[in-house]
Amino acid sequence: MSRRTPFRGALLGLVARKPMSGYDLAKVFDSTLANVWSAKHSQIYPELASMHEDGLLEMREAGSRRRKEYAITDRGREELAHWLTETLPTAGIVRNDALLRSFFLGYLSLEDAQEFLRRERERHAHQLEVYRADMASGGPGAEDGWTGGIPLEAGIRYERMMVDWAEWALDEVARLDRERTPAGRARRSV
Amino acid sequence: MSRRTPFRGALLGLVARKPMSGYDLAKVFDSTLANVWSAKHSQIYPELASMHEDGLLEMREAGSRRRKEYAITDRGREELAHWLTETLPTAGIVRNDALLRSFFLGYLSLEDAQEFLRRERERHAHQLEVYRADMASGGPGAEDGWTGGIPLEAGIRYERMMVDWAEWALDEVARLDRERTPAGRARRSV
DNA sequence: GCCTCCATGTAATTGGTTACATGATTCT
DNA sequence: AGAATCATGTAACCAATTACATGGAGGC
Repeated sequence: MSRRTPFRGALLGLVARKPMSGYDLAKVFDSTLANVWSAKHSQIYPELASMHEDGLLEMREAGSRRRKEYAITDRGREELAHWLTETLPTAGIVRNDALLRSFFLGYLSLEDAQEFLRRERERHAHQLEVYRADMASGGPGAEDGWTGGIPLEAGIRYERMMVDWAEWALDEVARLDRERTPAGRARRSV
Repeated sequence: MSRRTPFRGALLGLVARKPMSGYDLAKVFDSTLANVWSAKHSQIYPELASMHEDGLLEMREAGSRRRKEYAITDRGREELAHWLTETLPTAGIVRNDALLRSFFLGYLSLEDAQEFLRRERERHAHQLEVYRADMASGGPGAEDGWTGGIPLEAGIRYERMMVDWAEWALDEVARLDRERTPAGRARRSV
């Protein structure tokens, strides 16, 4: 019985679309999948070898430059379907540094809190533009089982939501500050 | 020079509010912070000891049951302010199993894809209710620098957004399916 | 007396990143 | 000739989870 991880699921899903090398896969993890599931080549190469051993992938040496292309096998397809339909997604966002910090904005001066939130707003606004550009430039087609437009839409909605949240939070910290010091301003962080 | 990690930031921010034991902190990481930054007691206890050594926390044995309470020191407050104002948040969502799977919905039958999305919708709708209940029951006050209402609002907006996205995606997979098979139905997963 | 909750720790293992190491091909 | 890119791999390290281990206090 082979391991069943989201990482393996991602590799299976990607090579199911078309045969790819570890190098190709590394680029996908670093671009398209970057905000969903990231992986470095140093993790990818050994995993491909182990999945090949497990009979989930077949391998052929391609081109020059000792490139190795992996394609999915029937066992691999079964495994992919099993992962998608028979297992529940593992827990979601468990590490969000920016949101963690937002618990502690009250330790900052109003100015520092606002600076933090403005930076967040800009960061998300920028990422929103990146996603919108992806979508505009044809966007990900739905060939070969690849429904990349569906998570991309989630990305767009997420960034838009965070921009709105940051706007709201800017009002909120100002409101909290007025409540805290009815007289007015001027205190330092922490 | 001591390590500067979000985990340490979280511990500092929490004990800055009020002195807490490792046990108390573990509960906070497991409830309030669960969807933002999680940590187990086995990670917390050694880190508290190391932060105590670094002079960021002071410790007193409290109550019976060999309970140890940690409070923030001035050095600790400096460190907290530094983390919040001088460092940029580390990269956001990099592991989202559910969204990863949504890249591969095209490998499933329409029925299986819809089942997946309906489950996602329910999962997020449920979490939305949990957050709304938190908010309704007084919600997190803003005492002692604790601005828990601000990330809670993000949580509510996030879950609402994901519910809407799942609804949209249900339409989208149906649309893609119609395009793919103008005639009609009936194909198996993968 | 037994169960549950409070409370703290260490050890083993896993998943993942960073750093190290090498070589081929193409472009300028 | 040299730089950039393609291409693959291993080793060392770190963060975090799971499992192991123990003990006290209070309620039933």
